[in-house]
Amino acid sequence: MSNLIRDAMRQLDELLLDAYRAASGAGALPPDAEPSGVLEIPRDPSNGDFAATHAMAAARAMRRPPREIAGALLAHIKLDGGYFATCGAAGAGFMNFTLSDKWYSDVLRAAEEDGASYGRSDYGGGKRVMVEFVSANPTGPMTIGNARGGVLGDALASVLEMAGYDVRREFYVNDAGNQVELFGKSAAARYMQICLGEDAVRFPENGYHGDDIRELAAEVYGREGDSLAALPESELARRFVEIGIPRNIELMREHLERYRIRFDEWFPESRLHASGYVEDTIRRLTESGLTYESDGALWLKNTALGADKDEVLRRSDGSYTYQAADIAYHRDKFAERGFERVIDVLGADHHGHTVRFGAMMSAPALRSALGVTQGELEFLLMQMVLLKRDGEVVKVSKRTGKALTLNDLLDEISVDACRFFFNAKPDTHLEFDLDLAVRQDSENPVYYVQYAHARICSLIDALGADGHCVPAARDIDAALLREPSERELIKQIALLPEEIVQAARDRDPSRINRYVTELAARFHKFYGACRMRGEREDVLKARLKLADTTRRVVAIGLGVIGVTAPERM
RNA sequence: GUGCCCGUGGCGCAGUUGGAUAGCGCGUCAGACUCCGACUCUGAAGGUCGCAGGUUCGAAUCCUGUCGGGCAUACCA
Repeated sequence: MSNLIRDAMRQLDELLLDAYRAASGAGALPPDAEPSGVLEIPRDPSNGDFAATHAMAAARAMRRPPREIAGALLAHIKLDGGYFATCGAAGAGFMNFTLSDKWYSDVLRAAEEDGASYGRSDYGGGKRVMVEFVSANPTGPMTIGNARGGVLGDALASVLEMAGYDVRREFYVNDAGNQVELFGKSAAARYMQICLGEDAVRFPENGYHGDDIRELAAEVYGREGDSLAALPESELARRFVEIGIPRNIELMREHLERYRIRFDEWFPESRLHASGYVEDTIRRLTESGLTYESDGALWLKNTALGADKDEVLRRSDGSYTYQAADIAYHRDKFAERGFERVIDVLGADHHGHTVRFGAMMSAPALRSALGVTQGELEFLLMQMVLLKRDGEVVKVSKRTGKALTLNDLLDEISVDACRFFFNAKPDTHLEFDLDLAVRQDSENPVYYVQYAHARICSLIDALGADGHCVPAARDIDAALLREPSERELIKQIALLPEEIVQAARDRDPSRINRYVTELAARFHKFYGACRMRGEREDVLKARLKLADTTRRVVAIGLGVIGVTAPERM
């Protein structure tokens, strides 16, 4: 549970405060003007390991030039024995600090002590969070878009767990409603086409054209012949729903398992309908005066709740809309199951919905009508995946049946590459170049990171054969690790807990991709610059410890995003 | 029309509670293996951060306007 970056910053804050007190006590700076500022890690290492902006920020209040303030503070700062070795004023008034041997040593010790839980923290304070993601319609196979949502949701959940949240992963199964009906009708039509001929049966408008529907119909025909053809159309469609939907759900489960995603809960929409929970929810809204009837339908007074337009809850034919079920579903998340935070991962094409729905779910009137007393809803929107084939963008559509499915994709490229590749920043379009991705030996950056891990493993084996074991952190002298490449590597190792916290805070698990890539890069650089075999025993030991620590941190980082860390490649 | 998201070297992207000379990968060019894995490393070229104003010690980052692209605006989910 250690975080040496934060520890160093905390210490630096105190040092600066003490320095100010000493300086103002000595009359070098005005009293009652305690400076505050930002502590940051400078981009350029020649500006030190940490920089403070306090002097610039205090310039106005103190009516002194920033450099003079910095000089006064630094003249009174006491660094001895702590995490900082040197300090100096630079630029417009920055105060720059370099880290001490003790800090570097403590990083390696902390990583060792924390073991497999290095990187974890209690930032989230055990708050109960649900991440709902994928939630693909069970009307067909999952698409590339689901592949992206799956990775993002799963990695986000992992990041939140590492950051100390109590996390549940949930898949909302839309096994009710119009799309499911359309699925049944589509399959029924395919079946009848087999019985009576393609041209004799009209295919439903907006029906599902996918091959999986034809296969389902053919399979049923193979088993039952045309014995079902006499059934009324609606009954036949219902039969296909009963057969096809559970099967599709099972397939999704299998494919997601293959993708290394497991949900704590598969929550069926149909349960909300069957238990009367939707009905009860809508009744509460009506009793609270939040609805009205028009044209035979029941409408939610959505505009009164902060949205841009009203919405239908119950259609004129008596059936409930998706909105109605979704309100009930989220009422269940907050009021019945007590989640303090719910994050829905959705495609950006749902953003119109999220704006309205988010406004509704935070509206006091609606919350009190539903008995929701706590909990906040947020959305993680991800932009579309653009498939590129032969340099051309191909649009994905479940309707036309021309989508490349998640499972197809996994037949062609490794789960590791897939997960790494899709874990990109959610708010930009992702270009997925199929021609590149289908190559097993592609230049995907995941190999770069995994290679670092494998390389360290064989390095440790090789040195082990020479009788060198990885030493304990207390048995090495970290002061021997003073090459720039060594220090840059240790600093990157120290950054993991902070990266996890930031990824959790920003709901951006793609930070971890960048983190492990940078970690691997720094290792490769270290590896090129520093040798072990043939070096002095104590130097060899220190470097071996550094390499082994790197290995473990690479594995932890890759683990967070669901990518394996192979010992050999 | 209205709302949301995105415009950063040839391509793909980091960098947003405002910080120092705007970074990285791919590609291009030039180098490095009798060596703990060359699936690696080193160096170079390449930018008025879409454009125009504004805010201030300081702006890729904040504000306003504008242009370009995407998405959404169903008794679909």
